[in-house]
Amino acid sequence: MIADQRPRPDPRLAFDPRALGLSEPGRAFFRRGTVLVARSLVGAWIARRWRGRWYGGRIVETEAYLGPADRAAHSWNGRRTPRIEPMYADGGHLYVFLVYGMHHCANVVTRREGVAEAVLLRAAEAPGDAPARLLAGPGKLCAGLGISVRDSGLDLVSDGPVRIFVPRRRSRVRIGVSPRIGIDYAGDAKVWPLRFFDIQSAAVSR
DNA sequence: CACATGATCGCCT
DNA sequence: GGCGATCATGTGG
Repeated sequence: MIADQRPRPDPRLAFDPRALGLSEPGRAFFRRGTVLVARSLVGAWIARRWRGRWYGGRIVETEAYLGPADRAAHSWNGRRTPRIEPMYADGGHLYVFLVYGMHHCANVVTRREGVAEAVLLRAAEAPGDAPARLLAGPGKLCAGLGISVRDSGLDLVSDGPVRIFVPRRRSRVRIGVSPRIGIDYAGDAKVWPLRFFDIQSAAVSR
């Protein structure tokens, strides 16, 4: 018997993608423009498979990070280090980093291999009877699902343990736009309108 | 409700 | 050696 190498997700996040009419987008979905992907991911689902079951939530808040010209992005000024390396992967990969020594942040990599842009997943709505704000915040989203830096670099498109699902029918989500959170150091980029959120959701940070 | 603070550590300078 | 794409808790108005 081999022990699980990764933490158990919060059991209240269990859900069934098929029952909800969700499907998986292909590589092309993630290779599109980063702002478009960020908007498209509002209303999509982030999910993790653990012991054959799916755990996750409906994404309600995202931020686009635009690469070398974006002072708020880790890839600003062409920076390329082992930690950041997954940002340079092909669209549809996962980039996870640690902030403040204790919280993890999950990002969906966009564009093509070599172009270091990504979408930060800031908040999701927990399914079913789970507390609405269980995944409200990037750190809480990762904690709830049990996602950590060990998952950085995973391919979201192939048959892996972390995946993205989208509604088959285009959802009618009213999307709000604002500057990004927590990047006061980013100069002119700090006011860029790159945060997208579901206006109706109670899980969006305020 | 609006701040202010502490926790905690890998990464880059 | 400084600091951050955060969060929970505490204080005071």
